[in-house]
Amino acid sequence: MEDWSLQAIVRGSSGDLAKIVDIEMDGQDPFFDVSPLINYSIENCSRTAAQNINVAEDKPTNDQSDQSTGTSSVVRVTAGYTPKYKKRKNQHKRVVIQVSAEGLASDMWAWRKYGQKPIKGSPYPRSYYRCSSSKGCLARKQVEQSCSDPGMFIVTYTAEHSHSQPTRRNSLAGTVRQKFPSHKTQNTKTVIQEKPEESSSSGSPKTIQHQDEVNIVTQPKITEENKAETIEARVFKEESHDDSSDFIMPDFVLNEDFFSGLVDFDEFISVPPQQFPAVRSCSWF
DNA sequence: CGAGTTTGACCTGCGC
DNA sequence: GCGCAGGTCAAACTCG
Repeated sequence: MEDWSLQAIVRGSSGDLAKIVDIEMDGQDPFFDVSPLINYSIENCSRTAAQNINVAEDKPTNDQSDQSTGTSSVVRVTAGYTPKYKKRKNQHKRVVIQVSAEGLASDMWAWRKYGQKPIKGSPYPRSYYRCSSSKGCLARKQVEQSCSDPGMFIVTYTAEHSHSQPTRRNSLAGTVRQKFPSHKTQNTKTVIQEKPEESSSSGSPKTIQHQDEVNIVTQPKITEENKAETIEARVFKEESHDDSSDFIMPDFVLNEDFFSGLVDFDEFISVPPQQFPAVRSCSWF
C-alpha cells in the first residue's frame, strides 16, 4: 500500500478564506479518521460555513486545476497517494495550515514562544511555540509568514494537546498585530495556492491513475434558538474507477457533538468518527 | 513577580 | 565524517 494524502480547498460562504489541505496518512489501511481534517477546516475557516464537501481520491500528481473551480461555500477534499519522501524520525502528526492573521487570532490554545529561526529561502523567520496551558503537553506550533502572500501565515501544528482546551484565549493575535502593524486583521482576502509542483523529471506529464470522487453535500438546518445547528452531510460516490473499487467512503452524518468545543462559528459541520486509518500528517497550502 | 519574548548556543537529522 | 539546516534550550530581558 502506498502512502496517502488528503487535499482540500476550503472556501467560506462569504468567500473570505480559502485553503488547500494536504493530509498524509500511513499507508497500511485505506481508511482513516477524517474528523481532524474537518475539524481543522472549520476551526480555521473563521466564521464562514463550509456547506459542500467534495472528497476525491486519486494518485500522486493529481491535477489541481479543477479545485479552483469551486464556488463559494465549498469545501473540497481530495484524498490520494503521494510519493514517498523521507521524514525525520519520531515525527508527530503535523498539520500545516495557511491562515490570515484573523485565523491566527482564532486559535484558542495558549502558546509560549520558545524560539525563532531564519529559514533558508524565506525572507521571514519561523517562530516556534509550545503549548503553555499544561506542563508536559507536547503540542507545538510553528508560525511563519507566507513568502507569496505576506498577509498570510503558514502555521504548523505538531503533536497533540494532552489536555482540554483552555477557556482563555492566548495573546497571539495581539502579538501578530504588534509585529505586523500594517497587516490587516479583518476582511482577509481569498487565497488559493496551488500545491508546489512535485519535483519530477522535467517535462514529464502528470498521470492521474484514477479519480474516485465522493461528494459530501451538507444541508444546514438553521435554527434561531441555537447556532450550533446540525449540518447533515450525505456522501455519495460520484465517480469510481477500477483500482479504487475497494475504497468506499461510508456515509457520514454531521452532528454538533463533534464540534462541541468549537466557538465563534456561524455554522457547524461535524463528522462522526469513522474507522479510517490514522492520519500521519496534515498539511494545508 | 510571574509569564512571555528575544536571541545566541547547542542539538540532531539528513544529504553528500 | 562533515556540513548544513531546522528545531530546541536557556539565560537575559520585557511587560503587565
